[in-house]
Amino acid sequence: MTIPAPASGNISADLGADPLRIWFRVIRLHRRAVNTVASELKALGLSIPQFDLLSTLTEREGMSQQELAERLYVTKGNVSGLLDRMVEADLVERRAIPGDRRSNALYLTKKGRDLAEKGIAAQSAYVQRTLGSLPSQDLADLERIILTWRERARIEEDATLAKLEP
Amino acid sequence: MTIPAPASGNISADLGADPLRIWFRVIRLHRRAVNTVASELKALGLSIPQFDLLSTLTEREGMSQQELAERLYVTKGNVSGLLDRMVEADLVERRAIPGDRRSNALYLTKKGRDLAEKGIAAQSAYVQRTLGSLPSQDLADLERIILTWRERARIEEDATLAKLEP
DNA sequence: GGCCGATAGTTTCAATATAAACTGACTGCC
DNA sequence: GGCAGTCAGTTTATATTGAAACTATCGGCC
Repeated sequence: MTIPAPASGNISADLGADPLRIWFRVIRLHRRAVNTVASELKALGLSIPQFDLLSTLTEREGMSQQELAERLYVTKGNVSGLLDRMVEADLVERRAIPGDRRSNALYLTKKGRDLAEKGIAAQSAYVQRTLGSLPSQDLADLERIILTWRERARIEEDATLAKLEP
Repeated sequence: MTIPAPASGNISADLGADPLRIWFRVIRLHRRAVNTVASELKALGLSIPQFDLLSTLTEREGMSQQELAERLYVTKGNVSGLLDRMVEADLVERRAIPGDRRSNALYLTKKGRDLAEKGIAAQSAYVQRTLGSLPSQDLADLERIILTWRERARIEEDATLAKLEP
């Protein structure tokens, strides 16, 4: 083990684990990684929102705009406008549903599917070159810590929503 | 030590450390945390970009719009419009610099400083309640892994930029 | 003194985003 | 059958963002 043990009885502040500093590190790393992936996607002619939409549809075509909005964590108005541009660019199709004239079933065009696959490959390759080069023990630790963190974040999210939207 | 040792000789795929799965977990956790903080800031009347601008100015007032743009990783045109609205809302002041009529020195108003402090306190409290509740050993491990990850991300960023902007 | 390149900021255009109002269609219930 | 409430999607208004063109100013150099 190469992890230095912090002094258990510390006189000054514990410099080894300031949560706020780590939070900022995560924020900056996220921004760095997203920007790098975005510039690769841009070379394919895709923006991040467009890629997110395409890759979500790749998992299961035929979903409604409402469901897509929920999966992407954006508003349905946002999806409506985003889809307008992507239909115009011949990446996605809005198909009518026989039983329900309110909703659309969304399908990828061939062009959309091809671009989605290239984008997914680019993203996977980037992640493999960066996160994938870490020791497997670190990856296992990271995932475990992230999952613990997520639990706390879920609790706080519920508490915040309950307080702000009573 | 509570870290379970993974089997060293595995027959099937190593399900314990798929980098792409961990990457998606980080993306979703980041979105979750940012959204929660954003909803608390919104209760103060601040958006995320506005809060970022205010908290950056809190660290050192008097900087130029150009420097602010670099610190926030946004374009100077972006800062220009964002500042227009925040000056209008009486959160920030553009002051002339005696020696240079090109640039402005940016200062917080009292209202801006008060709001910034409340926002910073809200963010710190959120991070303490979530990330701060993890065992200190996990925090130390997390920071070490993040720093390693960052190194790989930096290398890839440089390579990507060199390839796309020759 | 005056020109050239660099610098600071603004403006413009298009994309992305939320929130909220609105339209049309479906569903349950009486 | 018909109305109330819900649901899917669009529209509108505003904010945020990048990219690129534009304006004004500064600095150095001849």
